[in-house]
Amino acid sequence: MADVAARVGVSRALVSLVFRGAEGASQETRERVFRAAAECGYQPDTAARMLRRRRSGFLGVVYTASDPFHAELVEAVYPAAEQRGYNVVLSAVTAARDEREAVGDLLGFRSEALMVIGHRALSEELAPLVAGTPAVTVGARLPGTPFDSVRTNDAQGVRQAVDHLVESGHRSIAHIDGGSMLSAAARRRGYREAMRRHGLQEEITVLPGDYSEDSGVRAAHELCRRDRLPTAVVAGNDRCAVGLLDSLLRLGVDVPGEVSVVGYDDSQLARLSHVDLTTVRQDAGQTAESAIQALVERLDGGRTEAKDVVLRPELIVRGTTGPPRTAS
Amino acid sequence: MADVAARVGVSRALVSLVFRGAEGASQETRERVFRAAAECGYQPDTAARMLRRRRSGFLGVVYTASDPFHAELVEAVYPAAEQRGYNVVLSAVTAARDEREAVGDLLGFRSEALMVIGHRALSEELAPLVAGTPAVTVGARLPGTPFDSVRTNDAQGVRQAVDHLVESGHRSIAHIDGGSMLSAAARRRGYREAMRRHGLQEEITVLPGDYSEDSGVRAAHELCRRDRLPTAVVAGNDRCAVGLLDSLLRLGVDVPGEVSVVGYDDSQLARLSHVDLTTVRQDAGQTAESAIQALVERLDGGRTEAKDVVLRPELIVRGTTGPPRTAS
DNA sequence: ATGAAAGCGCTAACAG
DNA sequence: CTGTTAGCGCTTTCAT
Repeated sequence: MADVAARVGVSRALVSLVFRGAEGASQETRERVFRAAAECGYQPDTAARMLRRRRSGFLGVVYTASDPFHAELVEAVYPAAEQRGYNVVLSAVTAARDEREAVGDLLGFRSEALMVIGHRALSEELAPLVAGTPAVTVGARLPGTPFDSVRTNDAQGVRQAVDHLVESGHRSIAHIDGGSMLSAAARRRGYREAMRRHGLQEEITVLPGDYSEDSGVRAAHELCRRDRLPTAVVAGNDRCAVGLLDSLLRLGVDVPGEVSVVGYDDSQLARLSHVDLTTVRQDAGQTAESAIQALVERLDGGRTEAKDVVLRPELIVRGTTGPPRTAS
Repeated sequence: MADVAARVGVSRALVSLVFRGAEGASQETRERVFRAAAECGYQPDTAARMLRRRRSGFLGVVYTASDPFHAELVEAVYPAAEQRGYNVVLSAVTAARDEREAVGDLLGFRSEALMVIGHRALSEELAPLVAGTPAVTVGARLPGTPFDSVRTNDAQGVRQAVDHLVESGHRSIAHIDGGSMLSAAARRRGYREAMRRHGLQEEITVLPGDYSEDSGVRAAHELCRRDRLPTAVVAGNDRCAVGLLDSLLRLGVDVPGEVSVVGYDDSQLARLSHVDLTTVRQDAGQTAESAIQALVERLDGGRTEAKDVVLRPELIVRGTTGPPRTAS
């Protein structure tokens, strides 16, 4: 920086001023400064800047590298933060790097607030570490902590799926659940409630699953062994639905002619043209937006009470659902 | 930090010393310092530390958030860097954030070297920006730049696939290419060369594609319209292979009985239990390791000439390949 | 519109 | 083993 200042023949303070776009420099000086900076490859030092400013302007984001939905959130988080005058610092949780390390890094960077995506998010063990830093968990709420949370109403999502099927004329609707997986309970509950609300409690059928393709495959075989197939199946997630679809196809069951199938997540999988799966989407853009919003409200708006944002999922109707062959 | 020092009743220098694990503090002091730090939630300020040390210890990684293979690399990059005494800083390229911004951030953090994953990696336009910082591009080489590169030999990968099929007794082997997509040319070339080497130039059949499932679907229909099906197909990538598989299934063609199918990438898709696709893997772990290694060689080893690492892909044989029904 | 000087939180070199 | 001191690159008053 001293270098740039010398080149232009001004003080370092002026160069600083130009670089952060503050007032107090003539148009001409500005240009000369930028030109000189380009020439000697100068770029402001973020560390020095934040040290002096006593603010980092960073929003730390903890996410799981291998999770595609987390990637979608990361994608959406940048514009949301920039729009509010903050910068994003990423910290990945990997097989070899736990949440504690990821959060530690972010805190070392003096992130002003933390957005933690993922289900073991900010376990109690971590809470004291974060003390004093606003944080929001995405995907789950952590009762007993002072953190904000943003999540999607899974029960409602499944309800929408069931409603859609019932409206198409289905009555015999089964559910493959996610066992003890995160949010599987909520989805199962949504299914049960929706069936009851339509007076179909007699038709409730929950098959065991675990969100894997294999569980979809197993469910397909289980269903085919029975006297009669249900006319529709709501799978616990897309992966399970895809396994189910593939097996039905191999077993000669027409979809959606004989059986309609609904997934959950609207993952890449569901969008594949040959899969074309009807599914339930949690809006990554909206989720990221709400999470960043919550942090900024604490940072700039002075909010102190915890906040729990519950988002509405959206049913995406594609090609795997239709009226039952023998509409009642 | 002053706070911690006061609590323990020592100087700030001593606290610093304890925190970076340097010699010169008694075991007892160490413990007291750590305890006091935990009590008042102290954690060293990374920015201040690197400012003073005049080294950041950061290796900057630019990757595309939405690309699953990039995610695998990110996953592998952490241990590779830590093992060599460096820390990783991530910077994502997204729909709303280009490579220039991503690299700029990393440079602002004073990353000591850059690893850029992705195909438009470090375009000439970016090169001057990076001047002076060691950099490695992953997935492609940029001739005319001083950067190192790490990539996989795609032609060799396809060659392995063809060899495997020929060894199983196939002679009529078609290829669905990736059109103008990255590395499609190399894969196509590998196919042609391998066929020729086996004296099968008469059997060379290249169907147009573009790495999408749709192109696999189209290829399936195209093949079925012909007089006779090939006994094997090497798809340009896994997505294309999956589209192909699904269509063949719907058209009543048995895989691998009538037609064997090979993909490319060993993506999640290929590993799905019901897909179980024979494919070619580029080893993310090895790639990340080589890239980090290249950077550290420049940083600590004083290497200055550019280096181009070409990795060997690996054929993963799964369930979609087998001997042709009428082995010759 | 521009410059001088102080200091952010930390570490390194040296003195005790 | 422990304390003192200076200063990293930047921003921010406060003068000019």
